[in-house]
Amino acid sequence: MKPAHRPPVTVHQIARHLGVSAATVSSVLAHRHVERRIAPATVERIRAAAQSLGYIPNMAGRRLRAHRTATRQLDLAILTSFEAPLPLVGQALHALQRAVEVQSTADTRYAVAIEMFHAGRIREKTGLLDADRYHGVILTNTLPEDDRFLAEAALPYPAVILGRRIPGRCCVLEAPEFVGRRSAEILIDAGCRAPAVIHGRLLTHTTADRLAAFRHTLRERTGREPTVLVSEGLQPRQAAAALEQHWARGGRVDGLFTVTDSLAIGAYRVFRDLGVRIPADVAVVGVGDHELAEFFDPPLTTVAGANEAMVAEAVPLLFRLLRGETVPPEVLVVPPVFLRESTRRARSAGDAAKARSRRRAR
Amino acid sequence: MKPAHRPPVTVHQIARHLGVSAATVSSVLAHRHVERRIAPATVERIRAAAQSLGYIPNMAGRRLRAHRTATRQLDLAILTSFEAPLPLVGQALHALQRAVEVQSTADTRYAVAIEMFHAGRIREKTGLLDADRYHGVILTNTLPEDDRFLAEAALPYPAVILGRRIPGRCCVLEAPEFVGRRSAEILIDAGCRAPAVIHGRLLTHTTADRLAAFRHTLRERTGREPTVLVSEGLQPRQAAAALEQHWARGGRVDGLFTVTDSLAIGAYRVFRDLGVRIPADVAVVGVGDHELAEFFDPPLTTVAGANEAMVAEAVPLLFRLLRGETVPPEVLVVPPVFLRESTRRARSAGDAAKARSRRRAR
DNA sequence: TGCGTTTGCTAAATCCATTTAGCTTTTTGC
DNA sequence: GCAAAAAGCTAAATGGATTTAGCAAACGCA
Repeated sequence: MKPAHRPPVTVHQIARHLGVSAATVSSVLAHRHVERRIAPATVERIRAAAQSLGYIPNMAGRRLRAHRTATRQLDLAILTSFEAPLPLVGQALHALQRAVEVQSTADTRYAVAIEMFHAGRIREKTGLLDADRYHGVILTNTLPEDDRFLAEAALPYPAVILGRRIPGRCCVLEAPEFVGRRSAEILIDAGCRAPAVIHGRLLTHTTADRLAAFRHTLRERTGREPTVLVSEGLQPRQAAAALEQHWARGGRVDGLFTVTDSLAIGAYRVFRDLGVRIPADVAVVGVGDHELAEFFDPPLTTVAGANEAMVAEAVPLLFRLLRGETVPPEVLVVPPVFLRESTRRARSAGDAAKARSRRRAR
Repeated sequence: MKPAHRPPVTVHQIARHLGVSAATVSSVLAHRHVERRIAPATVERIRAAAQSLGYIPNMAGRRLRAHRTATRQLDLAILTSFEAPLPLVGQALHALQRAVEVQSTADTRYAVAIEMFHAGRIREKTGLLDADRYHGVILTNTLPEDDRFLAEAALPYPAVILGRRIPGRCCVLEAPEFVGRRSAEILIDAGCRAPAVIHGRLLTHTTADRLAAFRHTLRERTGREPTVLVSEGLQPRQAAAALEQHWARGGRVDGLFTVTDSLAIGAYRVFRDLGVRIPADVAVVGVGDHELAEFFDPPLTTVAGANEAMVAEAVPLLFRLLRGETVPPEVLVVPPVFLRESTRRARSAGDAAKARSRRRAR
């Protein structure tokens, strides 16, 4: 029905088609026909024609004309992958919205859009290199392949990159090696002899760093290699499947580092079902400041992915870029560490119960 | 630094300021100065002037001119409140993005924006009634006050309303009374004698309906009134505070219905800390298809808020509206019910253990 | 010197919708 | 029956950026 591969219908075309003027058509389609005193019959004809010709207003044209109030609009965007966990995007979105709310004035308004691409295929995203879309973007959840593309492609707008390092761009990063190292240390301190790490099949810059640092620290301090479990994706059930499989093959672990928070959730369920007690039998360290980590049973120790902190850095950086200021090419964020019960040296169920009553007494 | 209350700077102004033509300025600012053979000195002067005058490109102008390829762009938006839980927004966003990806063709592209307002104060949102922003929106997480405003205000674009009923608008709703009724029934069936319900201080159309139906069903079937606990907000910790307070005052319950999923999470922790066993001592019914509900300990029974299903209905409706088709004024979605262990009639810890091993054996 | 080329820039058209001022024609009032 | 008012519409200007065609000056080469 909608004419494909045909140039868009404009008010002028409708006007010509009906033998009226574009002004009349515009008046009707902008719901101004009452004060412009357009005859009801004409209104009807125009509406019908617009519908049958498949008229779609061109917002650029409208905006251009309508903005007589000297308002400038800044279009911002968050670029992220479909495959990324939504909470992270939500966090970035929320932080950006709050900033935008503060920055908005009578003569400057903002719009925040979200653009999604498929992980690893950002190059296929159409319009990415168009200069006519955004004043600035926050870009995150890319895979190394995307990063390579972005390093070459010249994005025609200011951008702040979250969690990746892209030459020539303003990047906000987790302090390298920190998360993997601290996680390893926490498990070592908890007395783990046979630690494991679980990660999703797709490794980002960040998760690869965590994995490497974890291995490296473990090797350095204990001379051992961790068991490496690979989950198909980042969903809890996929992590659960990987862990169950390991157990079914007779594998055992007494410590687990999950490079992503959602993986820990799946692990919790498996351990519960297997009757493996946390932290008595296995200590668990998660990553990411999942809002529910402290509500897990037992509360999950997290070396928090620095998402919140990174976003807090990134948003002001974006505004500085918009103002044309120069910004540091790289900002490192040291993630906070939340030590909770899941790694507390509790060698028996009794200890766990004690910890519980201690908490209650607080 | 940035001139306030002054009309936006245009390429023409920069041109006049420097005594060159607008074409030259445009060439430089659009990074076309190489193929246009602009002298390096001129390029520098223009760049400096743009920076010092605080030039911000007008994307509407750019877009209007640049789109020679007969591409039409449809701008969509999700309108939601700052106070709404992010996962819900994320869900809607994801669904819309997926649809947009499918619908995109060579000559039609989409942009998805998010606009946030403060719950109850949508009327203060600037630009809401401008016709020059969006081709269509999905609107959700409004409070009754917002709904009243929206019923009168004529939004100048097609809109699909999620979870509220606004006269004259296409609304996608949870089947009325269903959630409250089923939740009450589940608790009654689980043998609860002293059920409670917990809700946030701010009641939306949906949560008010759930609360009312719950009360009504309970009264009808058992002749009793539920204990009503009010949480300051929807955060788990706020729910926990309300529940702890109730307990501290000597209040007791053996069944709990939380009108929102996040509230259940807080309740779980309180019960755990108090040594109150789920479901042996208290049955819990949550609402909302929180992705982690099945990973709780014990897995949480949910009369799932129909978010996912509602979004699945809403997105196609929005596209139909965009095409100018007529749509039903109201689509009712019956939420799915997930019966899990948190309401299983297990009168002792032994039963719970049995249930656990049953699940393991699966 | 003369012709062709390169360099560096400009004028004007264009994208689409909206609005303002104004022009006919019809209706109303007396 | 005539002036004034209303109805119904149009022409043209406008908004900001980009691109096309083309002009003028400087340069290269024979």
